[in-house]
Amino acid sequence: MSAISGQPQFRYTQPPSKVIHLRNLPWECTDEELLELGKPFGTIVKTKCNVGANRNQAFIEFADLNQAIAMISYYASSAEPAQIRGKTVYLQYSNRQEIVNNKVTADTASNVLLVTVEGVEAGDVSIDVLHLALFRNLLRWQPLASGESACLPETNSEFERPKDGWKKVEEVIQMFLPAVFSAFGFVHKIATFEKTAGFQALVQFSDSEIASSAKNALDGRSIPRYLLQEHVGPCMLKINFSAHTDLNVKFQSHRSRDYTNPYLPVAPSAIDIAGQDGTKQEPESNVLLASIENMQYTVTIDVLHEVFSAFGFVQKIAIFEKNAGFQALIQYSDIQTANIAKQALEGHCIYEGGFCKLHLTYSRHTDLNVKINNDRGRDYTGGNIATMSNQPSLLGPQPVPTPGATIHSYNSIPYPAICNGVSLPRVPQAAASWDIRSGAMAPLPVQLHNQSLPPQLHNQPLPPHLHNQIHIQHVAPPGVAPHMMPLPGQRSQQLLFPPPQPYGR
DNA sequence: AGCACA
Repeated sequence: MSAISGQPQFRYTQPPSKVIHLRNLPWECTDEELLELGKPFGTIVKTKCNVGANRNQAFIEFADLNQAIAMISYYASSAEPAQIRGKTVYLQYSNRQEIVNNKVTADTASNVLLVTVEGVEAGDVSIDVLHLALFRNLLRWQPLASGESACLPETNSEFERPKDGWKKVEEVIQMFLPAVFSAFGFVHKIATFEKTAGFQALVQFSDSEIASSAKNALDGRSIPRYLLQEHVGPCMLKINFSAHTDLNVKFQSHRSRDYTNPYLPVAPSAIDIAGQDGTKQEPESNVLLASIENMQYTVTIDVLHEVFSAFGFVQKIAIFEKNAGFQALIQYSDIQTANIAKQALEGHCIYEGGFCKLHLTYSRHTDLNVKINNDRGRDYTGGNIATMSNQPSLLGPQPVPTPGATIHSYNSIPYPAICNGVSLPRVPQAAASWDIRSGAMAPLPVQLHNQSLPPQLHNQPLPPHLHNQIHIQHVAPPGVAPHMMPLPGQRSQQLLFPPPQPYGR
């Protein structure tokens, strides 16, 4: 294309410009730091930081060309290189004559988010650890400590990742992102790619409101330290709005997904993501058989529904007694979703304190026959079964809206009367109440305030945490169990699940 | 470490 010009992409010299291009900047470099660096040489009319996919480039525009020349000349002959936060910054004249303010990088809401998963080193984080970390603790993020964001990494440029390592982590992220983001609404498409700064992904929602909710809730969050090995650095999500409105996904693969198009060809690399330990003996199924150990407390269909909905739309649930033991069948639309749920939940307790420990195997069933909705069986497809089965969610656990049916998977009150009686707003409010920055909780929906507990609930030996849970249950967005979503200072209340066990200890 | 989102 530009071959005619014969110019190399980067020339050794640039003709002077009022605009200086800076690279190798520290992560999240600020305009103030750019100003600080440039102002000894003249009047700065504009700066632009966090430029480029890695956000480690910037521009400084001087009022006068001579000022830019002064800066370049100074550092060309200086013994001390230009530095920001101790990091050497490389300067040259920009190939542009002015900084244009394309509002794109600002905060123009878009339905597509650019997500950077920062600090993931494949060599440090085994696929298993990362996989478990992400799924068992899907949304158990820790908030940014104040001042933490400013000088995060140094890690940007430091490491080279082995190619196969990349791929493995990539798979995890690929599985992880839809699960996280589908908590906020239907994820239409995802495309991932790798950059020196880490993994990046474009996540497409139906509209910018949903995208904004997801951005507000997840931007700046880190994967908790205790899930990572000692030496692994911070692993953080940075989220910006993309200028894209519609991603062009040509096939389902380990790096791209289109959840809106079930007929898209599937790349072989995307199919076998399960059974990575090679120990699977039982044939996989979209239906999971759950048995519960140490069942001190009643486990209702609603509790199961809520727990299993975190990983995708639950079509049907049936519970029964077998050999004096409690068992349940949980049906997803596809094997992959069942897979994810199985790996994430196996061995976990529904209630803190080791109560109601889940054991999961694949059922031989593929479609449960639920004739009537009662406390033994539930069909959540709302007579929409044909539509559902035509849209396999692939890897993306997707909450599927079911018009007419009142399904609130984020309502954790383990009693059907409440689930049926309350109509909570769907995405925006739930997500807004999860804003870690403000630390503020959205008010309870009015209906919930007025809802009294059913008498049965008081008669049951509820674990104390479950009582707490009742008060904070509204913070959960649909599709994600509230135990996975701590609010600041509320760690002790994120229940239903035990605190995650540290790895390797 | 290389010009504004792959």
